[in-house]
Amino acid sequence: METKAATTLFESLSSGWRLEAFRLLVRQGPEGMVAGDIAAALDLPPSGLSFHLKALSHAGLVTVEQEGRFQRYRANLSLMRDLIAYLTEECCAGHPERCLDLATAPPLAVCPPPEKTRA
Amino acid sequence: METKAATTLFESLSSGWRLEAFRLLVRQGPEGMVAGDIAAALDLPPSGLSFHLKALSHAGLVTVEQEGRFQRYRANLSLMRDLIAYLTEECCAGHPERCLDLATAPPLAVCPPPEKTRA
DNA sequence: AAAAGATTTCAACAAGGCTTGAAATGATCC
DNA sequence: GGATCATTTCAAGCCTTGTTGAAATCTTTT
Repeated sequence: METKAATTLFESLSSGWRLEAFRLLVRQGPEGMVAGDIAAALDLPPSGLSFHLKALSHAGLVTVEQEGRFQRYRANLSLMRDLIAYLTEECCAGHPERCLDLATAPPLAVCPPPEKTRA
Repeated sequence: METKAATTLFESLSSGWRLEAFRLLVRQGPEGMVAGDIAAALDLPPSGLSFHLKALSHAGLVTVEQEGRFQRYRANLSLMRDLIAYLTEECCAGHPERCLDLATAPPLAVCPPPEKTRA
């Protein structure tokens, strides 16, 4: 991922409405959610929601699919994974030992704790 | 990390100058860099750099330490780790199987493959 | 084809961010 | 103390973003 793409993603997530909408879609999983329901859940006027969803979809963080007269939105988890990868790389560039600190930290401790690299 | 804090961090990283400055500081490691050198490296007028560094330090992504008549800036990697943790959690909320995809992806594959997901 | 529903687009305005250069601050050196 | 250097602050102007409500678009229903 290039720097430009990263800033676009960060910009997308820098709005409270957009971050909330994305989190909501992540929680909904593959089922996604139609625009009206998102607007209701967020208590945001439809035109306002549309504005923010457009930004998210332009950045690629959400996908849209027409479903009858509804628009179904889904979170694009693979792009989010790419973003996490980018951040992880930026965090330890030239300093591998920092990566290890990262790997042993709680949030990423989905794998058993290494025996040696205790910080 | 709360949503509000996350949006502040995303906003900090949504500017090309700020993301570049942060990446530069990450690459510099614990040594950090003084303001003048950052400005020179980024080819950005001093007052402009100061504006962006202020945003980064306000968000907590960088720290400042006075050193003689210089200001030495350093990247705050632990906050970045927290941000990565936040994103990772948001990505798999209610969908643990997505977390595993995440954990086995290249950037996070610093630890041996899990046999059973520990909480 | 008309009506009703879901969503987007548009225009207008308010508000905040970015850039630039000059002035101010704070620290060192002589 | 005065000069010099590094950096920040300030103000002005510009540009972009966010909000709102009304109108437009597109789809289904009857």
